[in-house]
Amino acid sequence: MPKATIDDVAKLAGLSIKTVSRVVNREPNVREQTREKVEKAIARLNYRPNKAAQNLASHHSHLIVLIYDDPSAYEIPSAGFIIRMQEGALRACRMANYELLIHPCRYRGKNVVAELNAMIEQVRPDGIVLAAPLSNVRRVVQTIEATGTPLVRVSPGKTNGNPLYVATNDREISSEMTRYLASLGHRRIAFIKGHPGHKAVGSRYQGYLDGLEQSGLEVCDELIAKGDNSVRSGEAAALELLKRRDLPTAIFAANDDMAAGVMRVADRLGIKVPDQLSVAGCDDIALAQQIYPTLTTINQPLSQMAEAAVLMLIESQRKKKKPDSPTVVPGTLKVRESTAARED
Amino acid sequence: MPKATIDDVAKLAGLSIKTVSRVVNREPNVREQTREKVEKAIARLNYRPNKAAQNLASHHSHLIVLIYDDPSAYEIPSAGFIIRMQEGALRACRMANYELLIHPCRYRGKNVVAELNAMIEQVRPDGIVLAAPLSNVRRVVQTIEATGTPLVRVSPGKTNGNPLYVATNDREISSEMTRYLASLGHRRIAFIKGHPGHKAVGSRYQGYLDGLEQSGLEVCDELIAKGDNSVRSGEAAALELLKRRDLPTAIFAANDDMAAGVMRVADRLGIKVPDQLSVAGCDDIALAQQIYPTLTTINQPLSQMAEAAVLMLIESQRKKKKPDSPTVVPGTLKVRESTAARED
DNA sequence: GTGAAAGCGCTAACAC
DNA sequence: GTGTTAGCGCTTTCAC
Repeated sequence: MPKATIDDVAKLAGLSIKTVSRVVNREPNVREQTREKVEKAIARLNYRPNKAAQNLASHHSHLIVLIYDDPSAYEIPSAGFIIRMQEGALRACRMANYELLIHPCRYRGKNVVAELNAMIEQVRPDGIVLAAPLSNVRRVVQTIEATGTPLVRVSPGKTNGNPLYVATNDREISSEMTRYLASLGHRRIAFIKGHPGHKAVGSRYQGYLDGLEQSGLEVCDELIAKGDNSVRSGEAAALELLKRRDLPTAIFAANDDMAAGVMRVADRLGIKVPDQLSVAGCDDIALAQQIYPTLTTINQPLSQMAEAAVLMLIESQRKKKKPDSPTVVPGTLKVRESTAARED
Repeated sequence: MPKATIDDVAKLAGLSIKTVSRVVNREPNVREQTREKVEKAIARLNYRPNKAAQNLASHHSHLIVLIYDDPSAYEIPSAGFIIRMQEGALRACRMANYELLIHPCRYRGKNVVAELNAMIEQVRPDGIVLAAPLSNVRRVVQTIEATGTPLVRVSPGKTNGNPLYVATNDREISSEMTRYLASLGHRRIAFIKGHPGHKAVGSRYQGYLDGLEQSGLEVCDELIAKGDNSVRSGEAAALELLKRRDLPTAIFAANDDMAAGVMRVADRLGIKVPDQLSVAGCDDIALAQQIYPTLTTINQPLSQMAEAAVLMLIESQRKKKKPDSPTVVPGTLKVRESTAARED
């Protein structure tokens, strides 16, 4: 059967195509009775509006593009992050009857700009969601903005006053984790900083400091180690921290990979987690539930952030106005097995 | 600046829009000289064809949909699989100037059929790539086929004589792994079968049997254990195998998760891998490179399979004929640290 | 080799 | 509330 068109529906319903269009697009000014007639005809013909025609006529593509850093084949941890963002973005798209296009992008490399421009001009998406860390890459942000395509950034470092972004409460939730550790009786709570270039990770350190203060604990330089977000650097940092005469009883790492490194080292040194040492991470990557003991960590609401970003885009298009305030999706503590009350 | 249209280009080049269209679509019957004129105009105006208009007029959406099993939030191992498939599909799409839409799909659940139909009729993709295990779900396959959309299945179990699929050489490569282990001097090579419902896993067992035979080794029922693809089942199987009076010196598991389970048990029992026991897996998931010692395994060419699938779709559309033979993308042995020559 | 005209199936702007 | 009329920017068909 050849696909039914809007004309077929109009004819069958004995109405004009405009009225059918109104019903299809849920526009106002249609009598209930008329609407029903149209809907019956639509059902009978199994009619679906032709997207290409809609797009052409309406100057909207009903497409949202999700752009993220291209994980070159084997970059392991990113897979989970990406899938979760996609999941959220897809959820929002489905609700609003948009489609999601994914566009991994290698931002190192000379022709990012040309490639992005080509994609945008071909696809003409109604909006773009730019995930961290790309949301912090100037060249990428500017290229997209230059096309005039509505852009929402996820977890941008500096906001430049632009409210079109969604973020999480890294600092606050990290302070909460610190307070949680303190509430377990820990007094010597160490922190492993992450890669200095990574902004969220800086906020986490701030949160750690806040948390100490709020718990009435003093900052102790000896308890602060530097990492670079890798498992290996977590191991190195742990080795250093666990050599102190006055051992920490809890270690809070700025990400899960480093926390995993800590657990590995503790195991090698015969230090029992969580009995002798509590370990906490951040991100809630898949590994957090796979290792033993399972890792207490902070859930990054990636899926909800992506969802919120897409919704911002779609909402602002509907209302034809830009959102005037950023969205903050709070993270949550995931208390698992790697943390326990301090032993005496 | 308002976007340039094909008319603008035609006007600037002093030619008809049809000629411009010919150049844009690389059609024949254009004088070299004319082509150059057009290309110059295109460059000057920075013209890009409007996809929506192209789609509407040509009845092609230039969209490929990749459908896979929806990994509900935290289903860990699938993330890597999905990302790799996406990667391959995207590569092919980019080359051919198509866009990729992703569509995770929960095939359990009453309204899969309706949902799939809605998506297909709305989007009207030019082709669909259906990834395993969905490529084996009758209801899903039939629903898609009923819409008339060209479909290529990835790793389908039974082929039903339909050549529109791409697969890998599970059986052959598994026999290669077995021969490799034999070549290291192993004589007692155990095998852990995977989930019985999973077809690839059955082929792997066949390959194991082939490999034994080709190496002049006898099949020994005592050396064959059953798992269900989970880490836990790998542990159980290993425990059983390693209790035999006559220990195996190598264990080949039908997937990496089970192999990881074997390594965990070996560690607990104080059996050194690979010195006292060689362990091999299958799939080359991220974990294979994260555990210690790193796991010898078989790389599943997911990315290349997805790429091949998309190319089949696009090719057959161009030539307006269905491909008449399936594509087989061979897997490859990844020899890492978990296997070594048998100790005496 | 090149071009003119007729749509593709819808939405927008406005009339009624 | 509902209908009419123009396009949207291309591809297709067919004439030249």
